[in-house]
Amino acid sequence: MTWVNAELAERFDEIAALLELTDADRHRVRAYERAAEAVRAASADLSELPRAELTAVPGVGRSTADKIAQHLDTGRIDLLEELRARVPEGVRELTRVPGLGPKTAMRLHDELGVDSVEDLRAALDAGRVRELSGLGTKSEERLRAGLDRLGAKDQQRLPVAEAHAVAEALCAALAGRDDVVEVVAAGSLRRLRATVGDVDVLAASETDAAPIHAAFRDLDLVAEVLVAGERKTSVLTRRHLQADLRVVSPQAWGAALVYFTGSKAHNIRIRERAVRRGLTLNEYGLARSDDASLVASRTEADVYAALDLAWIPPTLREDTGEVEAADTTDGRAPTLPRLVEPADLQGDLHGHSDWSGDGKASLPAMLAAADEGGLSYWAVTDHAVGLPMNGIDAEGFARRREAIAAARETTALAVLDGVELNILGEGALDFDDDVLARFDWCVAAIHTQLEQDAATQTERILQAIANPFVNAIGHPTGRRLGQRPGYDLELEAILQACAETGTALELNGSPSRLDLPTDLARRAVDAGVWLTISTDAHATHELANLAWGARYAQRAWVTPEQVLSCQPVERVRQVVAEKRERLA
DNA sequence: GCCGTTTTCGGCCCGACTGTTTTCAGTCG
Repeated sequence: MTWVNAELAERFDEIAALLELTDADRHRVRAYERAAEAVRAASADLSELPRAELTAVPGVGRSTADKIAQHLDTGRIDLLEELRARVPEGVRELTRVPGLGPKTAMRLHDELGVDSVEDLRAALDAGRVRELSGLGTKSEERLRAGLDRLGAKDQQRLPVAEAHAVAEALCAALAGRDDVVEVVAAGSLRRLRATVGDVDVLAASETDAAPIHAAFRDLDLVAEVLVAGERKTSVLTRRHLQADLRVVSPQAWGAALVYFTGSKAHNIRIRERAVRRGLTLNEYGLARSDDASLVASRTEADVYAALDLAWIPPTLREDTGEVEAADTTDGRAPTLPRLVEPADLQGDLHGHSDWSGDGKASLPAMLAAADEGGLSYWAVTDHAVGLPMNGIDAEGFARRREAIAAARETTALAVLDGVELNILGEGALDFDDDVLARFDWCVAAIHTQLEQDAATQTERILQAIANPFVNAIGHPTGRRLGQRPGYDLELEAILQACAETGTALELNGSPSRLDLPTDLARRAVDAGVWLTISTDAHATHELANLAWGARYAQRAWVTPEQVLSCQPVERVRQVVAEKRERLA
């Protein structure tokens, strides 16, 4: 069983997409999109919520509630089945072509019988597309280019750290110019989504924007110019990542930053709020609707304040409750969380040394780097023997224990004698309990047999959680960003077991993982489960992963109180001891 | 289809760019 909210959200997204193709009222389409977002973000399991309370979810009305009930009862939604029957599968496929939207896709189907991407290519080759009214040779070229990009690398989202590197280079190139007073990367990069589809660069200039756009188009990093306007430029970088540039006056900086940071859902939400206050919000400012006089624009905080909102951290801007929490109407106190910051982390509870095969640095080197990074404790969790090639056996860990004792003499850090255990096929671990009992801290993680179904993976993890010496589940979903999705888990059962036993879930800060995903992390802390934010560092420079992990955790509304590695080492030892006492 | 300091109807975020449109529709973000 997968998380029913996610399943319902997919159904509503599909309904919205199909409705758009059938030329339904756009507000009705938008209503289903909002319902999908609302259902996806809901922290309560909708199958357990009393039916009468479904409409209490903002964005879910009577009609949507009925469809949720129908899905839960019968596994199908009549409207969706009806729409699927009306819209050929091939037409939906066409809308994945960049630059080809629902209107044109339907016309291609109705007027030319185009029913698939292959059909479209054939129709283009035969010169039939340009015969349609309103479509000419330029449209033909655009569709051909779209077909070439379909499925190409630039259609995929990049892990945020890779996109960050591209953005840094683009920003640096503009920051050196005399006519640029400010430049940042906004968009999903600033919101720290785990993967990024394009880089949104915002620059401020007192003078003419044209030379800045021209310079942007001419950068060495740019492979192709997609859009070249007076106010907006879009390019494809050599890294196969799209990048957009907007240039505004410093006067408009705050409004533009809000607009360009998004998310789209957040922007729509606050623009609606503006309308209800007789105001209009766009990227140039917040203005009165009647006489267009400017109310706020220079800083983000100005814009939010004029909407009776506290400034909202970018990592929360997903329309999942942040606008309500920021409300200051009538002197109300905002209830935004005090989000975890990198500086809140006191220790790192998952890292490697060259004692195990894939570690790149010695234990003293890792400890020195952790110390320099401002931490007060570090758990060295080298791989155990079950991981072929890499792991250490019990005798090896005994020898390492001597090395740890020696290292403790030379560092101010508290060093935890740790291990990263392998959760084996049936949920067994590498060592018996008498060996495990000698460690200060045990992370258990799945590294093999990633293809099993949700029930099997869940059972393996539950077995590990039930062990009195397992203190955290490492990279819980096993996802590798840009490479493979995580395995399905029955998270409710895992959260319940973690809460009952005092076992933490790791938020792995490696930019290739960022695992737990946001929605799972938010449900974990809501369920009262400890989170650890860890580096999984295999080299000294990877201790910087703590910052990625902490900032990513903000997206799940995580506060320092909910993170075990934000507590002093004494508290960590206490949590370890309590679980042993409870389960031994 | 949802929603309400215009609350059971009549609205619904806003703008840039492109192409073929002589005044705007489609697409995107």
